[in-house]
Amino acid sequence: MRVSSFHLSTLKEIPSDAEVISHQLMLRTGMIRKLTSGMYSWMPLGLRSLRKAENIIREEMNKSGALELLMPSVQPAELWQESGRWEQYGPELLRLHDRHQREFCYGPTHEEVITDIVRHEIRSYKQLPINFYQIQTKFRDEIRPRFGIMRAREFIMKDAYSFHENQECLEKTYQVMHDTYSSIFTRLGLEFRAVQADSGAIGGNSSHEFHVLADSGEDAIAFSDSSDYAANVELAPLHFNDNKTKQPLSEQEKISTPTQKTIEEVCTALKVTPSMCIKVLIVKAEEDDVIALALRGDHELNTIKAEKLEGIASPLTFASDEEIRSSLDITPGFIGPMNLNCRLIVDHAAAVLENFVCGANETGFHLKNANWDNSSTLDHQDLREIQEGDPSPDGQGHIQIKRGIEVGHIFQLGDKYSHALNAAVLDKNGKEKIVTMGCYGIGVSRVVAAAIEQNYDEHGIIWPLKLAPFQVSLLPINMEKSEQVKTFCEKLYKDLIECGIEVIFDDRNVRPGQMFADHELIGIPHRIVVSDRGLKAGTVEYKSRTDKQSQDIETISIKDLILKALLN
RNA sequence: CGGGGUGUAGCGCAGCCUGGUAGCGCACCGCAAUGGGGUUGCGGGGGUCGGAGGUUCAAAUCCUCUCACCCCGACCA
Repeated sequence: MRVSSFHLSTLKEIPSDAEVISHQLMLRTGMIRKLTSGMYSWMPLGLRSLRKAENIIREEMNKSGALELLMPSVQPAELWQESGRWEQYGPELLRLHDRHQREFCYGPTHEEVITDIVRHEIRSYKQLPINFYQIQTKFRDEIRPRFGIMRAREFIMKDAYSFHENQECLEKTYQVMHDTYSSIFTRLGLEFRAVQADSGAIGGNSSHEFHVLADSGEDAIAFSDSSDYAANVELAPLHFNDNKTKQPLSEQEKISTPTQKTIEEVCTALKVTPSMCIKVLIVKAEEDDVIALALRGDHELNTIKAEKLEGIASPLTFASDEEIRSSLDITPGFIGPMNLNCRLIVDHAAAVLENFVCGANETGFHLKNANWDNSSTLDHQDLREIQEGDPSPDGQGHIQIKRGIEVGHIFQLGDKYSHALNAAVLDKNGKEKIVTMGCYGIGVSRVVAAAIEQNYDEHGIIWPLKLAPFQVSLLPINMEKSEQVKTFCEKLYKDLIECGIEVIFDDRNVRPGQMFADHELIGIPHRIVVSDRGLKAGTVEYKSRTDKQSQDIETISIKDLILKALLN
């Protein structure tokens, strides 16, 4: 490709509404352009990378035995009513009408449609297992689209759905998809981890998310430092551990703390650490009531864990100051776990604390050296979020926390959809049997953004080789003036193309500095610079841009150049 | 949805408080010089100032309504 005819359109300045690095770089390189909130056009440069991601995913899916098909993006409401999701899905589902006022939605996912296909197509257990997939545009009307392509409303997804006679068969395919996803992200050149994920209300035995590791990731992942345990912090459990300090219990004191309301203020005033304090959070109960949650001062409540506990309103809602006053007759800031006039749930770690500091349930006072009256009768649960340094839930090693971008999610669905839509086959005995399903998604457009989040420097993108829009930049110095440079470049350009190398030839009449800056910004992994100076010596210049360390410029002979290009 | 913010040329912004008929940088077009890290000089083109209504002799600027976009949203006990 010649730059003169490629519409290379780079920006020197960062568009003001781009917060994250991938969004900034995708706009500055001209990979994408925004149409409206959460919706982007893929420009020719960006589309090249997007297609590369798609093709690798497609190849690996095909290798796994999955079959590609393509379903409509617009779906009739009837199917969604049948599965019950027309009511459940909420405003994230974009609903539309046709000219006859018939209801439709723009597909955010395709369980209903694929299950409808399968219930018509698949009649016998002999046709199972089968795994269908597609690569297609989805629309989810996110409350707050942000971060450009990372959390867009319209995006490209690879979604696969497998069908099985039984759970055992599902588990086999699930493992195949787990392996396939690992191959895909490895081939894409991304640093990733498969982590245990919330299997949620849908049920099923297992669910894994695939995360690309990047500091800007929206999810936090807990890793063990000495086993392969990895889980989203949202669900990493903490087990009860009765490791009391066995210190002698001290005499409880009531201390005046007229202005100290926060843990930080109380700690400063009483000269204690947050880990010696207990804080009490008041949340709404399912009934018209409140529930108190007690945690150590240095621990954070995990809302997902709390929501799952019986009696607590879902979604988790904190009581307002007024509600706390009216139901408990206590001023927020001085709440403690002792003698509370409501149900109390204590986190495991708080339940084993001794001689702790907490609110006195009396305005202006805290207790020091407080102790549970009878710790064995406490209702203690796993309430808190796992932290760096905590013991790993699998019992091996300690937890480290890294940030990740969720690019894939695999799921054992069970029979939720096949049951609702009555997708059944005849088994060996001629008996009708509801099929069991798995589903497997990859955010294709998000993969491209995540690759940038993981691979960039101050000059721009550093593409993994397999995602780069072009492999080689061919940059002539002063080609307008030098017939020799021009002739050489034109020939080299043709030769590289003949070798099957994707080369972008900067034939614009611009100064070298601008060429270097542009090609670094768009992240081309190999750069060849051709000048009179070098040609005189029979050499050209080569520089790679394949990792974050700055690479030395090499002077290489023209023969070696072609070899070098071919090797990559 | 609640809170905050911003809409002025393709992009980044100034002008608004104190009304007087729109400006800067990048990008774009032309000419020239330059020719190994977004070079320089000269000359250009492009904006009904998000929209509607109002106040006024006069509105980007003041008032009302509206639309769009962006940011934040238990972390306190």
